[in-house]
This record gives sequence, structure tokens and C-alpha cells, in this order.
Amino acid sequence: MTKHINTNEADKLSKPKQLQSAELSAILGRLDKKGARRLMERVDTSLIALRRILRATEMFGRDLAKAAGLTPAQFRVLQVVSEKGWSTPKAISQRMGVSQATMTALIDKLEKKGMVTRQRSERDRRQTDIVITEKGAGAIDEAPDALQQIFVRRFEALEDWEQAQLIASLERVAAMLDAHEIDAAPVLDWGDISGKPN
Amino acid sequence: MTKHINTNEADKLSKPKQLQSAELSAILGRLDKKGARRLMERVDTSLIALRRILRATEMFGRDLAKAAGLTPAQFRVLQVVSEKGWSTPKAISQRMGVSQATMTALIDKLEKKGMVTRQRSERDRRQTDIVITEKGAGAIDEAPDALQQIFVRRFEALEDWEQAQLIASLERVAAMLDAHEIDAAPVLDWGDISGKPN
DNA sequence: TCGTTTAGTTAGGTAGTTGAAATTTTTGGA
DNA sequence: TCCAAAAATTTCAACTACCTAACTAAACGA
Repeated sequence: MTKHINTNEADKLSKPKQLQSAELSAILGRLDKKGARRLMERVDTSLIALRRILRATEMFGRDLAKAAGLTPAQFRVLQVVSEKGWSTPKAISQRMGVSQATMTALIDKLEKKGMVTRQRSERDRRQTDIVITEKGAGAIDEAPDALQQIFVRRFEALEDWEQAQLIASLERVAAMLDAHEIDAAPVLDWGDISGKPN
Repeated sequence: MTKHINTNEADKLSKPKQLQSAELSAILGRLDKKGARRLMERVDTSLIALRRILRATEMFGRDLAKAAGLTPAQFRVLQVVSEKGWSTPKAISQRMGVSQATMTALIDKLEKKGMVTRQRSERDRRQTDIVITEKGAGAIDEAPDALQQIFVRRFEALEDWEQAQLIASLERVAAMLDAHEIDAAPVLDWGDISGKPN
């Protein structure tokens, strides 16, 4: 039933590096030898798969944006704005993880191409509302989403239960990773790999 | 046991756009109404999760590279080279999906920083071997891999069967997406939205 | 009303990217 | 052997994307 998918030889992308000393040994200390090795293998395997996904997606993104006559970054901005039809530079920049200055530049480009317009907000005149234009909405709709197309095509071929499982797993991984924004502090403060006790 | 993960409200990143006309209707034609709606929902959900993963990873990548004193692109090159200890510009550029010209520039930077050396290949003197230096290997080993660390930490907390399922699903998705390189043609030939025959 | 905070922009500089042209070497004939 | 075509890399010119720091304008609080 479950077709076995062979992935190992192909191109294992940027091998997830042997597991890290400090962090890992803390974990391994609580496991027996065999359990430890299995954990390492599993994490490695998962990260390899994750990186393959990332790589594939990155490439789709480029093709996609090119097809829409935009750069990847510009396209992402337009996508975000198109969700509600408008947004503010600040909100978009936070969402995308870039600085406001960068956002200004990106919006300049999109405005010049007639994809969005800027208008001073009524609510708070410090703010600028970025509003998607007819043309911008069109660009989003027209753009063939390679990622989506390929995904749909293959997703459809899966058994029902497989689809369900896939979704559950993806959401789990997503939650594992982007919880980062919520409790980042204890994990991301390694400007001090050197000595301080975290 | 299985904690339910709530994802829907938070930040659905760049909503996966209503499904595409041509492609989709071809699929839907073969399904009843209810089946069609469920498929759409599932694909949407999956893509949202996938994009959350991408977003989180992209941000990790930045932090990581910064910690290593490199840019994300430079770091990726170094990772690829470190797999076998050496590689060629052509191979790396293909692997990363960038042009050779770009690769030359990136390698220039890494060479200047002493992370890799260039040496004319013995095998074929048109080629240049990019060899990782002691320092380069050190940078890779030292670099705290935020993605990995967070992933390990949370992965370890999962039940055994959950880990296994996660791996299976990730590999499945990876296979779904990066088969792209093998049969891309029928899907990616939309250079003709504008007019020119590709 | 005076300082502080917040939103956005501008300016200056670094990095990544590409296409086209030039360079060097290899390869496969005639 | 000699040469043209092919291959790997680099150089060049032009962009695009980003970041930090400095600056403007509006809002807000005491």
C-alpha cells in the first residue's frame, strides 16, 4: 500500500552536519546508546528532507516570480498585501522578516509597476496604507504557482489517509519551527557560544 | 496524547491563492463536489504549513549565517563544499540553482575570508577545485545550527511513532516537490504568458 | 507644551545575481 | 598534427535587495 519512497542517494542537500556538541549531549545524556543513535539518524533524515523541500521551493519561487514579471521579494509582498487587499509597510516587513527600509524600497518598485498604491491612513496619519490595485490582484491570480501546481498534482494521487497524515505532519513541523517567534529567547541568544551560561 | 496543534488563525503566510483554473479543473473534473472541496482544503492547508516552514527556516538561515560571520549564500556554499571537502564551481552552482557567474563571486568572497582555496584540477585543467580549508571546516562545525537545534529539541519530545510518521511524511513531500528536476518540462513551460515562445 | 514613541522615508554602502563576452583547456575529427 | 567546437571558469556592467543610521512627521502622555 505505502509505496516506499527512495530518497537517500539522490542529492542530499547540505548534509545536516553532525549533531552539535553542547545541545546534543544534553539530550543524549538522557538516552541509552541505541536510542541516541536512532534519534540522531531520525533528526538527520528529517532535516535532509526538510532541506530538499526548501531547496525545491526556493527554485519554484524564482521561476514563479519571473513569470509574473516581478522579483521573488516583490511577489511575496504582493501576496501578503493581496490577502486582505491592503496592509501597512510595517506589518508587511514584520511578516516577511525584513527591515522597514527594505520594505519601502520594495513598495516603491511595486508602486512604480502599478501593482499597489500608497495612501495616507485615515486612522493614523503616520501610517501609509498599501492597497493592491486591480492590476496587482490580476498578477497574483494570473501567476501560475508552480509549487502549488506540482503539489496539487501529486497530492491528488495520494490515498486519502496519506493526505490526512501528510497534513498532520506538516502542521506539526511548522509548529515546531515557527514557535520560534514565540519563545525564541532561550534558543536564539547565541551571540555567546563562547562561554556564558546561556 | 496527540496534542492538537492549532495553526489556522495565527499567521497564514501568503495564502496559497485560490486554486488555479486550468490545472485545477482538470483535476476536479474527475471528482464529485464534496471530494473536490475536501481536496482543495487539504492542499490549501498543506501549503500553508509548508510556507510556515519555509518562512521559519529562512529566518533561521539569516541568524545562522550571521553567527558564522558569513552571509546566508556564502554559508550555503560552504556547507555544500564541506560535504565532501571539495567541489567545483559548476557543481555547486547547479546544486544551489544559481549561475556560474554568481558562484564565482561567492567563491571569491569565501576565498578572501580564507574559508576555501581554489586549485586547478588535476583531472581536467579546465576545472577549478574548490577545497575547504581548516578554517572553513571549523566555521561549519562551530556554527550553531538554529534550525537543527530547535528541531532536535522538539523532535526529541515526540513519541516514537510520531517521529517515524513525521519522517515518512517529510520524505514524501520532498519527493513530491523535487522530482521537479526530473519531469519539470510539462509543468514549467509557462514562459509564454507574454508572447514569446519561451 | 515638551519629551518619547512610532511609522515611514532617505542616504550610503555591501552582497547577490545575471547575461554576455573573454580565457583557457579539452576533445574529436580530418 | 592541427583546428574548430565544446566545456569550465572568469570578467564586466548593470541591477536588485538589504541593512544601518539619520531624519521627518504624527501621536501620545504627563
